[in-house]
Amino acid sequence: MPTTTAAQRREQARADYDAFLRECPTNQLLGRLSDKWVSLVVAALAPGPMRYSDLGRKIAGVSPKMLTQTLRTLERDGIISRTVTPSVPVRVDYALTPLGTSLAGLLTAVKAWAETHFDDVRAARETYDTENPA
Amino acid sequence: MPTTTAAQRREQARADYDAFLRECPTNQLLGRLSDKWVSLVVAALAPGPMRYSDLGRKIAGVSPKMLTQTLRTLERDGIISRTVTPSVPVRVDYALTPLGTSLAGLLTAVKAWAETHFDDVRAARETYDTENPA
DNA sequence: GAGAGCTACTATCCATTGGTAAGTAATTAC
DNA sequence: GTAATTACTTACCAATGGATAGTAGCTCTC
Repeated sequence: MPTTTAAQRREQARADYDAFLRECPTNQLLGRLSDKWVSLVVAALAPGPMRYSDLGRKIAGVSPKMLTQTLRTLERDGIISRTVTPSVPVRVDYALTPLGTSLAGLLTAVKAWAETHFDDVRAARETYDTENPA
Repeated sequence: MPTTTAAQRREQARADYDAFLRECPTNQLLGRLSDKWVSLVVAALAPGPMRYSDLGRKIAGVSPKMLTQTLRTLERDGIISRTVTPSVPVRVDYALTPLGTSLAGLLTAVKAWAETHFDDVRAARETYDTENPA
């Protein structure tokens, strides 16, 4: 066994994991899905199609910029569809694709977890803050 | 019915939804869970406990700053536990709590979705980019 | 026909966040 | 005394995200 310095070993480990990262698209896609607005938009569309301004009103706190940005990337990823009706004024409907529907099931499960376990989390926070005063 | 300007109505709608946001803790917690590093850390800990540096090596691309930050908030939220062994050098183990384990099941499901559907997403992206040239 | 209003966005500016890289503490090994 | 270990901080800077205002195209009202 040849002697390797710690620096060499660290560099080797880094190279291995960088390669792993490049070859494994899961992390990238998971990072994409792990977005605040993505989960909210998908959850909002789960019951049925919605218009742009309805989404903006339903998802409290989203800016038009982020709403448009999120909708565009979700459309590009084939998770939602965008339908323009050239009436006056223009009407744009967004809906989940079959792919998006399969994802929505999981994300609403996470949402449901957040709902049922929020009290546990809040209790944990209070305990933590009591034990670790600022 | 008194006349209301559009500005007034917009302000009213904003106030309503801000109130809704404040009363509904789900959105806040969901936003917390919808974090790139949160899902990666929970997924990494799902098989079993891990040390700080092991997590840093397993999760490619995470900086010590973000790793510490993510671990702290997850500990505060009662999702992971932190155990310090005062050896030399110090050894710190992180593990999922029962609460964290219940969440891990959902997040690994999302991870599995990303794995199985990545080809669909990539195909959708190619189609989109062909139809919408820069 | 002038102004307000509707929808679905862009554009701009600025505060916050996140990444990079270097430093720290306490101790052992050489 | 120098290097190495682990588990972090800290400082700096680029990039992201949020608030706000503006735009286009048409209609409706007065």
